[in-house]
Amino acid sequence: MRLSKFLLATLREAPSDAETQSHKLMIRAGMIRRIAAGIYNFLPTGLRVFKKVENIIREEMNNTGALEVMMPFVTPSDLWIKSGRWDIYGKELLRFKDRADREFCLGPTHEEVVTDLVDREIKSYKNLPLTIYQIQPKFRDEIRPRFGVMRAREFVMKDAYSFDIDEPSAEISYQKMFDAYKRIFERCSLNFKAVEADSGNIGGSVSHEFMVLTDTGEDVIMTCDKCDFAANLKSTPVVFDEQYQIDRKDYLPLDLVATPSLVSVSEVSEFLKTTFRNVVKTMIVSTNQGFEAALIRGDHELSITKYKRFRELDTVELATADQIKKLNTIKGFSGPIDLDIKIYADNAIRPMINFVTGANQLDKHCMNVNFGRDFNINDFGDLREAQPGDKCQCPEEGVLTTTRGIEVGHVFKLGRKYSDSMSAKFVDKNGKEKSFFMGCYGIGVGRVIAAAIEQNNDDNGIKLPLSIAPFEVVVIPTDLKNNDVVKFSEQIYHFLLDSKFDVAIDDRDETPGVKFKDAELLGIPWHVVVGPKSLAKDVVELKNRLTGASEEIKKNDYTKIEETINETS
RNA sequence: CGGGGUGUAGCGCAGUUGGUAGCGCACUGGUCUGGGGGACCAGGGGUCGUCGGUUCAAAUCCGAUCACCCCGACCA
Repeated sequence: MRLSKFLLATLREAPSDAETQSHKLMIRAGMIRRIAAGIYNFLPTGLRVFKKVENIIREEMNNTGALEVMMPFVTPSDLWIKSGRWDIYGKELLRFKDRADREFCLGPTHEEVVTDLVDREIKSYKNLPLTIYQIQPKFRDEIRPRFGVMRAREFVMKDAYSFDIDEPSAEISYQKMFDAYKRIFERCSLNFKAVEADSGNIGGSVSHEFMVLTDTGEDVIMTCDKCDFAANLKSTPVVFDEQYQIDRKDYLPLDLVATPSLVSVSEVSEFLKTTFRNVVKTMIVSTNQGFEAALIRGDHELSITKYKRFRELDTVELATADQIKKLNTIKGFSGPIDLDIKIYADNAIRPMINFVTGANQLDKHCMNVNFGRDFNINDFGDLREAQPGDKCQCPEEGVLTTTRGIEVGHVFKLGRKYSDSMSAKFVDKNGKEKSFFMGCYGIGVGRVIAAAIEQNNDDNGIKLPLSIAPFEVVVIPTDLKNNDVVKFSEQIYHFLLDSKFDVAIDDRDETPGVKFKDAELLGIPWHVVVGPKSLAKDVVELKNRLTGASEEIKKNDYTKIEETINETS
């Protein structure tokens, strides 16, 4: 590629609203441009990187025997009604009607479509197992898109779906995908970790997230210092020590106290001269089965994810101030006493005695509250988020610590959730109808790019590995008025082209400084610099963007350039 | 959706008693320059987010509206 004919679109300054390094650099390098919130154009430079990542994914998917298809971006409501997700998916699903008033949505994921597809085409166990995938846009109307293509509303995802006769067979399909994911992210030179995760809206039991480890990641990962346990904070189990004793005779009389305008646990505990740990928060949640209350110790946080799973609910969110008011209590002063809804408590509440709660009255709290005496708890469970310092569940009793990560891939063992609800069946060996055992597997293509850049950059810009860089090597003539420089640059350029490198020549009429800056900003791993000074010494310069190393090579020794790149990359 | 903030040239920004809109980078033409975003000369580009109001006069004051960004619940 001749850069004089290319749309480089590099910027010296990033837009002020870009936050993360990857977002700023992708804009500065001319890879992406925003067109609406969470919706982006990919410019030529960005698309080059995109295609490379896409091809790596495609190759590894094909290697597992998965078959590529293309399913529609626009999907009809009836499939979603059939699976039951039309009602539970919420506002994230962008819905609209066609001219005949039929309802559609933009596909946020394709379990429904693919299940329908396979149900129509596959009738016999003889055609199983089968894994189908596509690389295609998705739309999720995110509440808050941010960080450029990291969390976009429209984004391209590789989504694969496996169909097996039973769980043991599905386990093999799952493992194949798991291994393919590792190879994909290794080929993109990402520093990543596979962690146990919650399966969220998609459903299913077992799931792993592939997290790229960076300080700016949106997800928090818990890891153990003694074993190889690693999980998303949201689904890290909290170990509850059953060894506790309460002398129920030590109950103190219930006491109603004034706590004017004191809402937070820290304010209340300080005012009442007690500790965070002696306060119980009453979190009112709105669920698909009505309102419920979750009791959490003052120094802990409620995990909505765990709550949803514990109660086996479809939707759980914190109630609004208005909703709370209708339950005859007040936001900030809610408490379990005389609260007319179901109450569930975190395990940490079990050993508590004479604690502090809200009084369901403005500016009032209750002291010396005790369950059993003052109110009843429907059930106890693991409802709180894990914290750094918590014990791991491993026998070695390791301690959990946090790191941050970006979720680039997610593999789910779905089971028969969709095949049952959509009655997608095949005929087994015994001539009996059975539902498919399914798995689903996603990779965010744009997010892989952003994560790679987030993990590989410096003051001069992006540093990409050869496998996903926009160009593998750029030839930089420093002086277009010097015939020798131009001649040698062209010769090297054509040699590298013939050697099947993805090579660019910066033949723009720009000063050397501009060319160096752009080559570095774009993250091109190899720069061949051809200038009068080096030619006078019969050499050209070969620079490596990743290591910063620079090497002089005899000007006619083209194969040495080829060898160095091939050996070092 | 709740809370906070911003809209002035492609990007980054200035523009406080209301008086016909400016700087740097980028862009166009030219001369020089040619190993780290070079210099000089000459240019082009704005309904000051939008609509309405106050005023002789509004980027500036008032109201509404839209868009975008940041902090909390989602997920590839």
